[in-house]
Amino acid sequence: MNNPVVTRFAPSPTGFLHIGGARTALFNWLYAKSKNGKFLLRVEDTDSVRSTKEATDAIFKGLEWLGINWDGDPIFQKSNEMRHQDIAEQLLKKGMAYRCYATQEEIMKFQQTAKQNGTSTIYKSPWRENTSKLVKGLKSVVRLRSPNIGETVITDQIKGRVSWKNDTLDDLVLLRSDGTPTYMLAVVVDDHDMRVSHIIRGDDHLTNSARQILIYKAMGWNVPKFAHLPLINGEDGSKLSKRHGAVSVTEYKKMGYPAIAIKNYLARLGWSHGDTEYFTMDEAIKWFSLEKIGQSPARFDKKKLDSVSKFHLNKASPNDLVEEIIAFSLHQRNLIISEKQSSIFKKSINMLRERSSTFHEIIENARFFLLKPPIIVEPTDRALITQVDLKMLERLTLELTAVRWTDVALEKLLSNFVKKEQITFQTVARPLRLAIIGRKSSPSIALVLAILGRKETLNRISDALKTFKRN
RNA sequence: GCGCCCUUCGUCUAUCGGUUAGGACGCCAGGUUUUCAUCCUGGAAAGAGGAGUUCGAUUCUCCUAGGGCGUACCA
Repeated sequence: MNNPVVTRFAPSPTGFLHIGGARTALFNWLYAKSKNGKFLLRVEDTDSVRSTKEATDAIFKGLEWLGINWDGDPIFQKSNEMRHQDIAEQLLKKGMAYRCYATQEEIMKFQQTAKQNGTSTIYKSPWRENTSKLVKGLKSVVRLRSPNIGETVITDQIKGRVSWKNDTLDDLVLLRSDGTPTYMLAVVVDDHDMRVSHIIRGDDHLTNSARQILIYKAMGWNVPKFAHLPLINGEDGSKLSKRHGAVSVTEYKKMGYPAIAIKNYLARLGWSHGDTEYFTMDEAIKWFSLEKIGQSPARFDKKKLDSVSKFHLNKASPNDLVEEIIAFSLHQRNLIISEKQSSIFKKSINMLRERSSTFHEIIENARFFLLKPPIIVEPTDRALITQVDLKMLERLTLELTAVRWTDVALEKLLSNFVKKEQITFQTVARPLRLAIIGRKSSPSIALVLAILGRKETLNRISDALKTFKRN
């Protein structure tokens, strides 16, 4: 029988949830779900100087928003410190580790000369073979006595076989001179204690994995399976950073992307299921496998994200979508949408969403009924309403007063009006748009009128007539 | 410097030795149209370079080039 699958996401709480971190979390989650396993969360807070509560909260919130839910309570690495130290002691006793009294200056000097000579910069501590008893009064670190013959092999679930000659791997520090455990030790011990079966993390950890395997071996522990994800780069191919635009999940949330769009897009960056571009998380779980993850780094392409987002916006159930938008505008935009507006929203959601990639854009497109009069026309557009137009709008008003107020009837009224006036549709549509929504573009004008209602429409037109006549 | 990883259209990717190298985003052209969009149709666009293995390489191997990661008492 196979061991149960346990994966984990192990962020260090030194900032927001990075988009790359989110993808790592997503793949861990997807894999665990697809194997009916567990997905755990561990906060790597061993660096007490850089770790903050705010960052921890931000990461939790980010994952929650994405719907990447973890099993059990999050584990804080710091609270396992004693356990880590205990393991280091055991290693020391077994002779698999040793105390090194070299100073940082000595090590730096060694590395400098090694670089000059073009040889390996891996520090060979003289204390490795020094069997003399403890040197009292001198600070020491505990280093792993790693093998210097043979090789270390990872059968990576994504990359295949990767190997290192052991003499290219260093005697890594397990315990700092102040006695605190390093990341290298802590991850291994925690992953072992948490019974993590698959370590899925970024490619940047590939060498670390080899070094960490040495610790597993020294302890005689089972080595988990590894899968190293190719990294996400910016649009220019360089490392993804703030200068490429938004890199935190929270920023994407604020911009109004639905969580499913982010997940769909991120999953598609590196992973594929044939030609399928759009999918739900249930489908992704069903189809997911590590073998289908590619080897090469991907670039983050916001245009593609937009199209994925547009797809999901247009697929969502209208009522759910409206609910989400109302929540979004309240929390992210501090804009309260009234009962009345929300019922208009429900009626117009289809025409709004087909031209939008984000909640934010939907709201922008809905501004014609979200805005309170008076309607402001951009100064640069004011010249587009002429005195001739105003006369025409007055004649139109008369007809609008009498018509049955449905989109079909309004459509018909407008086309008859155009014929009667012997003008193009645009001649009437443009000033009418400007008058009632203050902009040159909008969804279909008859629909807009229908949704706005007769009273509101006539009020807005009459306001516009007053304003523009004065000028 | 040393170690390791990566390399198919502009971008994300499919292909598990034999294909006119497929799809999506974007782009271009045309159509629908009521503005902005949407939508529909069509188009341009790729195996980094060089050896080898093979009847046959995008696919397997090696070399080169380019890019990335690591090389901390950070994680």
